[in-house]
Amino acid sequence: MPEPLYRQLAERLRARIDAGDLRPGDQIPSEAELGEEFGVSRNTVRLAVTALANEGLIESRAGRGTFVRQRRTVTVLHPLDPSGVPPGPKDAFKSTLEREGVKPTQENFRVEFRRATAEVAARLGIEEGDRVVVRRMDRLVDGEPWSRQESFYPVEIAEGTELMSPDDIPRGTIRVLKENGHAQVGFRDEINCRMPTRDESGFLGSPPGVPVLELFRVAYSEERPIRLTITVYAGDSTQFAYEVGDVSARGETGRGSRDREDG
Amino acid sequence: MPEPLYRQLAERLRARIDAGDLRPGDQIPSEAELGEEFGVSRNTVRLAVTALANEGLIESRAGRGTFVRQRRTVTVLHPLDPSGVPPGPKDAFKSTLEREGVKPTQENFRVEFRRATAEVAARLGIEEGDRVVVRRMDRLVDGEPWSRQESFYPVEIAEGTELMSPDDIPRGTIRVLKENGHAQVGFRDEINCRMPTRDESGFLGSPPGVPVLELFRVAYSEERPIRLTITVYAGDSTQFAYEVGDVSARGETGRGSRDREDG
DNA sequence: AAGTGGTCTAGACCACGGG
DNA sequence: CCGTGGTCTAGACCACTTC
Repeated sequence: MPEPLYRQLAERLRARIDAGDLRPGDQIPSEAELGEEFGVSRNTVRLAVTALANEGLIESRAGRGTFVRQRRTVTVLHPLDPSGVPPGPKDAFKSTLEREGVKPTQENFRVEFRRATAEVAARLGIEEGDRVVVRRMDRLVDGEPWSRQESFYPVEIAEGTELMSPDDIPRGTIRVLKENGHAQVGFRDEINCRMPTRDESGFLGSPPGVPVLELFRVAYSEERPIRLTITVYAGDSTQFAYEVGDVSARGETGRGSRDREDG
Repeated sequence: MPEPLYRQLAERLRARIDAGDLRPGDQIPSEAELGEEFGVSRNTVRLAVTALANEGLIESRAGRGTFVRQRRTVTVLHPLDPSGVPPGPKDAFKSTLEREGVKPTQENFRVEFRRATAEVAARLGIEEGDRVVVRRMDRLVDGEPWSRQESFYPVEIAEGTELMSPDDIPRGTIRVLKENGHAQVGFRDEINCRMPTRDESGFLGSPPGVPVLELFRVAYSEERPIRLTITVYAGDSTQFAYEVGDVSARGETGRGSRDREDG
């Protein structure tokens, strides 16, 4: 048997988008129109549209229509400095992203107490159920939701410090830890990829079919784990990078030259 | 309005799985049975089942039934040695995974010439359309498909070397490069996350809703980029890790103690 | 032969968004 | 108000797997 109708339709739509016939931000024909144009039922059209939405290629907005998604990829180059202290006066988030030429902002700071889940406890070297301090915030680039971060601290480390204030700490939390006798000497990153929860999908503004990149970073002092940071990024607009050793042969920055055409 | 029916159904099914009522490998009730049990049409059941399949929680096999997926996560700890030469006599893939306690195998080795795409050319510092040598293979852990790798070499580097042979090179390709005067002194990793193509989804044996983790690694000698390796991993059974600086406070290996219960 | 999921139709009603 | 996508029904035929 040949390809099913809904996949043929999906491929035709994909071709129109790839060819630039439909451009990012454009509205695609309504489901009724597509059904008529291809001589299939609306349900079949929906199978095709859903498939493309699940790849993050298009996005439906109830009551309005279906549009070609525009995605810009931001590369996060994770510096390999074991101390984690950023070079300038700003925190790592701002210094990393400003180098990428985008405008980073943070909002919705919150600080709360929680019980450590097994996942958190294992990484912080504490017992499941122990109390932990959680700092969380949302991060935007150029005004659009981009990632959501939660940092877990053992109570003894965070209590009584600036870390308890539900506000931005412009110089960065790593400096605060250091000032309080918990200098970071190393860290371990774990990177996962999964489908978003409904919460995440809502916040990130990505259609439910777009995966998320999840970064677990455990920071260590010489004595103990001092922090676990879990950050969830929109998968289709984020890329991580690590540079090891001598990469001077890489030449120009490269990645920045994607399609900046402004002045 | 309350939650739509298909989402209620999806949540009930998810609850059964989370509770251990339905265990990995188990077959879930057929679509007809679920429709009768919940008093909804088969199409509505399919919406629920599709949603869970898109999260990688269950998997449908035509003609047979729908089953709870079993997933095991393999952690790839990327060593930060700039030379890339693995410690033992084996290549990096085998030495990394054997440390994880699983059995790595490789198959379907192929070597071919191709024209560099823009993506490849930019990373190798060559011109789009230049000829490149591509070595590719499939990788399995414990006999199950796990990742597919393609390595791109500028022709001048690969031609006339052992790299042209479509076979495993047990001591690792990095050693071969070094023997031919292209010692690696650094590398850059770029990590993406996206939905699989149909090919990939087929090979990896993951339902089409499970994302893939994609690793671009560019290796550099002192003079130039010598290789680009693109590896695509099943997203729901792979995790990357990087350890920087002193992480001795991490204590025991941790990650290995998941649920090994053999003796 | 019987049961499964895969595909497809032709309807229906709804909430939402914009003129 | 009307067009949009979101949800839902009640059928149908098919290919494939298992017995």
